[in-house]
Formats: sequence, structure tokens, C-alpha cells
Amino acid sequence: MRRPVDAVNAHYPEVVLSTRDRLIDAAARLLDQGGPAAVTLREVGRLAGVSHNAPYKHFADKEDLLAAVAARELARPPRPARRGSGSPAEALSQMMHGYVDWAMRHPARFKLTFGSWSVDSAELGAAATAARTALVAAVSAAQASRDLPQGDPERLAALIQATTHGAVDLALSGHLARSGKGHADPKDLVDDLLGYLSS
Amino acid sequence: MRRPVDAVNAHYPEVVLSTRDRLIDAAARLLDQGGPAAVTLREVGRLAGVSHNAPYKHFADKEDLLAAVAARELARPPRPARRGSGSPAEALSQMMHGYVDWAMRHPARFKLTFGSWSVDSAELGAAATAARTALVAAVSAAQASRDLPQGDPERLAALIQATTHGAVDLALSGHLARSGKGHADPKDLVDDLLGYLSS
DNA sequence: ACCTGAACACCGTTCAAGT
DNA sequence: ACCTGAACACCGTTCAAGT
Repeated sequence: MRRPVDAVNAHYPEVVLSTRDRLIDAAARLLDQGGPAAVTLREVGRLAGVSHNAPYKHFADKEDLLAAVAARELARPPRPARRGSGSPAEALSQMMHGYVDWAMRHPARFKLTFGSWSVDSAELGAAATAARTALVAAVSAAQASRDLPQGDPERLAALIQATTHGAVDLALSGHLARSGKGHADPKDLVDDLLGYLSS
Repeated sequence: MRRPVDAVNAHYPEVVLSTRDRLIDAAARLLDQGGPAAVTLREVGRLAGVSHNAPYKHFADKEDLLAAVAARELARPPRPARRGSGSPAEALSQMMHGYVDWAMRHPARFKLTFGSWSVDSAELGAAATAARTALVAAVSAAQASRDLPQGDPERLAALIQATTHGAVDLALSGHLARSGKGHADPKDLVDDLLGYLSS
């Protein structure tokens, strides 16, 4: 008979994580496998090797647990572009392509992270601010090298993020127009925008 | 003691709708009032004056009912711009502003309509195609009057839709950057895009 | 401080039965 | 053809109790 600890070790053979971290991991894994409907506190607890209401000792409720998952994801995707990989414009393009790749690979995490939050988690707000700051810096650099038009870099960053986010969201929900031949790719739309902005 | 028919007449004093239509209306109303969590088949039935499982005689399951709500919404928002209201560029701008207004006014319907659908409702697909066709026509007209760059109108329409959709979605979830002073408006970002495209 | 097991109210769905 | 009432499995949350 398998004991709870076996379920844990099957996934984390070498590493010992706190119960809180194991709960977040379990929720993220269930999200990837079966979408939001698959994330039940009972299954989260079972995967983490605890009872179905142990999560209430670490999170206020289910939404609070999901906010922790979103905060962890938000701190991850907008990784700064590799250095020496080209012009500031190319670095910006790669940054947005990375965002698209992450979102298309983990649609449920993407939808969760950019969903509506009634709880205002400080962790979630700080992660969002950090991600935005990195984007504004990349936009400013591209403006300095004359690859983007001048003007408020925050506003231009918001335009680029809106286009990228919208292209991904429409693609994931199947509402993106098949343009001519072949399926339209969110990356193509992002590059279209950057091309129009640089000319 | 109030009888079921009273609940119906309170909302539709003059009009008699089919049970199916009353179920869709009830679901949309609950969606507006309390978000997706408030849409339970039991409450939908109660509002429509039927039992909590009467919906199963009209829809396969809950998702099928929600798909009918989404299809009805999708057929509504992208109303063609008023005639004689200005240049094709202004007509296009007004069309996207109308989209923004509708989405910001009914956030839950917006999220539902552009959410992921595992059911492939023919009704939903037809409504989406019709909406897209109207946008492509407006884009083509603006290209003809030299207010937008040449090229595949479907692809340009996809870019404009992605930006508009993304700006609304980020604004609704609180992830849109406050640009400088005052809160950023999705309409500003749409106009920024159209401005860059026309120059 | 952290966890468990039982319990409560609620929901989606199914089914036998009614007109 | 359309609807009802009872029933089932499931879920989020609470609570008393254990170490």
C-alpha cells in the first residue's frame, strides 16, 4: 500500500520542499494537466501528501492558493533577453517571443496569471510590477537606438504588451483569424507591430 | 406566495419567450450580476421559472448553455459604424471603441465569449465568422482610402483585433500599466496603434 | 504550529416518473 | 415533447480534536 510520502517522492525524489511549496507545485501541475476544473483542494492535498483541508493552514482559501501559483508564474516568464544577441529591437522581439512561447506552452497558467483577482496579494502585485519594469527597460533601449518611435516608454510598452497578450489570448481561444494560407501565429502579429513601429 | 410565472413576468412583463430563451437570458443576467461563479443551473432554472434540471431538455450540459450565451453576445457587439460618420479610418476607430465599450461594460460576458470552448457549437462559429468579416471589411475600406498600409487585410485586421482585445483584457484584470499620470485607457492604446499605422 | 476526520451546504448530472 | 422530484457523487469550507 502506497503511503502519502511515496506520492511526494515520486515527483521530488531528492528535494525536500515545505508543505506550502508542495501545495503550490501540486496546484500548478493539476492546472497544466486538466485545466482550472481539475484543481480541487482535495486533489491538491492528495498530491502533496496531506489531507484535503491541510491547505487551509497555509492559504486563506482556494483563490489565495491560486494567487500564489500566479505570482510564481508571473515572476518567471519575462526573462531578460540574452546579452549580445543583437540590437535592442531584436532583444525586444525575443522578449515578446519568449512571452508567447511560455503562454502557448502553458495556456492554463497564462489564463490564471492574467485573470481577474479579487484578492490583492502583495506577492502578486510585486511580481507584476517587476515584469512590467523589465519590458519598459527593453522599450526604452529600443527607443534610444532609434528602432522605436519616441514618446512615453511606458505607454509604448503598454501597446506592445496589449498586442502580444491579445494575440496569444485570441489564438488560445481559437478566435484568431486564419490569415490567407496557414494558421496565423501570435509571433507574426507581434513582429508585424514592431515592423510598423520601426518604419 | 409568488408563483414561478411571477418571477418571469417581473422581468418580461409584455413579452413571452420560449423556455430556451428564458434560460439564456437568466444565465446572462446571473453572469452580469455575480460573475461565472454565480451561474448555477439551479439559479438559472429558478430565474426562468422552471426546475433546476429543466435546462437539460434544451442544452446538453452547463457548458452548452454558456456557449449559447456567448454566441448571442458575439452576434451583438461589433455593430457596423454609423454611416456618414466620417472617413473609413474614423469608422474603424469607432468600431473598435464600440468593442471596448461593450467589453468594459460587460466584463463577464467578454471573458465568457472569448474563453476557451471545448464544445464546437456551429452557432458560436458562425457568429465569430460574421464578426470577423465585418472587421475585415472596415479595414479594407481604410486601406482603400490610404488611411492604413497596404497588405493582407485579414492579417492587418488580426493585428488591430489583437491589440484591442489585449488592451481590454489587461485593463479588466488590472495588469495594464498606469502610463504616467492618470489611468491608461484601452481606447488610447487602440488609437495609438491606428495613429502609428496611418503615418 | 500543523494536521486530521467528520460534517454541512452546495453544485452538476442522472434517472424514473409524470402530463 | 417537456417538465418534476429524488438521488448520487463531488466540491469548498468549517469545526472539534489530536500531536
